[in-house]
Amino acid sequence: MENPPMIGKNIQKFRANRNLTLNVLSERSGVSKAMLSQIESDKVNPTVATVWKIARGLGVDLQDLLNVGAAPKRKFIVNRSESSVALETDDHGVNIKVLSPIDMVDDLEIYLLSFEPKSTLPSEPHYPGTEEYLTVVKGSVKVTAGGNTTELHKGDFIAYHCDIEHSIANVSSSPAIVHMVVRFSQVKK
Amino acid sequence: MENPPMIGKNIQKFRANRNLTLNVLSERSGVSKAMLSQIESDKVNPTVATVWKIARGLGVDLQDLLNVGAAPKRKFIVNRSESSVALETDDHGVNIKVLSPIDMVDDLEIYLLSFEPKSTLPSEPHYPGTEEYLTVVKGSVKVTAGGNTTELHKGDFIAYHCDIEHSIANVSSSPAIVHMVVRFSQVKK
DNA sequence: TAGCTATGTTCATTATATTGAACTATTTTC
DNA sequence: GAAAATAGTTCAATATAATGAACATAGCTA
Repeated sequence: MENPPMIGKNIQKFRANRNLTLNVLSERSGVSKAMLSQIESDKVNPTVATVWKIARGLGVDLQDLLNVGAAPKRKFIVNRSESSVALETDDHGVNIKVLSPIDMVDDLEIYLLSFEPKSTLPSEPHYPGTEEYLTVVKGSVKVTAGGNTTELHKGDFIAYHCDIEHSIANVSSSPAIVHMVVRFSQVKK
Repeated sequence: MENPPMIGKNIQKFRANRNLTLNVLSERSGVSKAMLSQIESDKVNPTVATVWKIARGLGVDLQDLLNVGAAPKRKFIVNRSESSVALETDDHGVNIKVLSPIDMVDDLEIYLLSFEPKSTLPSEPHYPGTEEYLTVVKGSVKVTAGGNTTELHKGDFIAYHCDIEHSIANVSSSPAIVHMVVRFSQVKK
């Protein structure tokens, strides 16, 4: 988004889809009819509180009215197994393969982790609000995050906040593979 | 969210994480230092344009500053393999297992797909902007989305927009397993 | 046609978001 | 220690978001 969002047409579209009149939406939202008209024609820069009221009156989420410049470009990105590079192979015996291209999406990263027997992947706290979603593809691992610890086996899934110290460990004597999705609550620079 | 978002503390947190002063952020964003101070202490109801400028100055997305009540406190969700139910097992020979709890996050869903030999999973177009991220865990599949088609093998990864007709097919004579992440561009109702 | 109702738009006023400058508080430097 | 610099907070002035009422522009009804 290069310019401030022009949410006028967006709001108008939502209102049209619900067959609501300005008067009705005004009553439901608590925003004056005049204001609604001006906002829809992008004559004013509404307050977030006002837009929130409108979203409430429309029964949608605030985000829905603001995501105007959301990327409409279609994607078809293939990352072949043989072409994907190992990000790092640290001395802990853990191989990290980046599945998602760097700038594919700005708040989502997908990895495939290969754990050798008795290997551990410790992690520093990520950005606040960051979450990780793990799926055990092969073997079993022990996940620790903020005092909580559990052991996962093949096919198990776990979601946890990782803005605190956390680690993934393969305590067994056979290799393990884990699919990992990292979700940032905020866009990376 | 029951009340209009109080984005003050949120902005302050982002600024603190970057070690930015009010003056610096003021220069970067074009919003006066006084305004920034008042916004951070929730003394005013800023304009969306103003918040957008701040987001720009912080290098984050507008959504990131507004998702105040969106924080899901859950920190450690485990979904055991034996306890997770199969969402549907259609006659096409495809088993869909939901890995992510329904309301874990509002714009992310994670599945594990099991394809029997010669099975296909066709899909209707999802919401506009929806994307899918596939990782082939076992076997190989053929992915089609909006005219594009490619064949993926074990360890391959693909990202594509799925707000159009798309399908995943196992054309081989051996079973296949695919890890799927669905990302919605807008919050679901 | 005229009248009537319902739509969305503009007008004048009020409320308040936004600003630059002055102010206070805290840290740094000598 | 005081002076200087840098942090964030309030202040008075201005720009503008937000409002209710008047206005316009249709579509109906008879």
